[in-house]
Amino acid sequence: MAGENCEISSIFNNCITLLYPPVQIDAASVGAFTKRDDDELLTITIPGITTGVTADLCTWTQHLPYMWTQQHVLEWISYNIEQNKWDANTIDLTQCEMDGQRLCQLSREDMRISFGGLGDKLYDHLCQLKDWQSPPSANSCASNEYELKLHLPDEKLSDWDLIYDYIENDDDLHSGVKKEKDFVEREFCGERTTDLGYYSDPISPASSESCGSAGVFTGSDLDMEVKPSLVRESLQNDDKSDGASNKRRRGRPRKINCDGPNILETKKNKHSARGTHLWEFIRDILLYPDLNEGLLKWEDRSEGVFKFLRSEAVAQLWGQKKKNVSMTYEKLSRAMRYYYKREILERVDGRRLVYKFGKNSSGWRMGDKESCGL
DNA sequence: CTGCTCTTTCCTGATT
DNA sequence: AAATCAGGAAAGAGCA
Repeated sequence: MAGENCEISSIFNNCITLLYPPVQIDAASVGAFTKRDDDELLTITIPGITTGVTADLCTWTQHLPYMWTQQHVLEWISYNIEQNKWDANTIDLTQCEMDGQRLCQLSREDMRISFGGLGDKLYDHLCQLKDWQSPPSANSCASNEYELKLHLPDEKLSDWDLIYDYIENDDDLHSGVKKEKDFVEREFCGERTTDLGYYSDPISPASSESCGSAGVFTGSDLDMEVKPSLVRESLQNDDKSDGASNKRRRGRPRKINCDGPNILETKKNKHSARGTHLWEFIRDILLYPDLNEGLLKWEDRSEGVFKFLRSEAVAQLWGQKKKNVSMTYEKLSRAMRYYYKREILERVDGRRLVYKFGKNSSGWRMGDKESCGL
């Protein structure tokens, strides 16, 4: 029973992670939860929370600042910290605990007091956002209920009844949420031990909006449908239009320069030396089962054998990290195959979507110094 | 600026 | 038939 609940807890709490600050939910406070048989979406409605946006798909880029939740505000501040290369340790996180309405009431001076030197930049950016963003759609802020939408990996679809029982009856839910809250606080308060930037990075608006691309991602948007093919199509059309040849040249095409009067355009991020390699990215997903969301699984942990469960979703997440909406599993797998030569990965013959860490990889073994498996 | 590494993109052909 | 694998080729991007 404990194992069963543990598994459900792990699934359920994935969605709680999306909230910051995490809300305390117990069975009594869950107003309604609905199951839709036609897909794997569980919607939990929690009454009494003032803002009415869905937790999974919305990011601050999709709403006017007035409409932001606390999570949006935090993501926006994180984004500005990153873009301005600001030392996050100088920011008092308690000052970030406000929704968009409150944020918009702050004067420049208030911002300076709350955020120090970053305050001016935050204030300027906020002013620009207020002027530039188009109003959100009418239904995006319709109620005073907070909706959590939880996507389940395919193989968990049969667990609906268990989830119902768990939410309704299990006293451990509260402690499960507490555990998740601790985790979120650890992640957001700078105590993280491993770079998991691809989970918390708010997507650069420059990479999505200014290029007219297909979607806005957040770390929680793994299931969001995106259409990279549209982007690729348009890029290819551009290629064709200026050249004599109809056939695309081999090799990687030059990156389109997204010039234009876009206030969200930002400087290119400098890659940190560590944590940005594909194999480390894959490893870290495997090491954090709470964040894995059914993307990958260990086939044989001791041997370092793992399998892609949702190959395209992993590719999208990798693309999100690299600010590349056209990433596909096909391209990702090519990069993976290059690791064979360097013995970072070993071939696993005859098994699709299965890879094995090689002797030049590290950090995935139990007890490895770099491994911080939960 | 150069050279290197690590991808990224495209491609052809094979295998599942 | 479609998805995946395999690996060559070429080029982008970041870094020392």
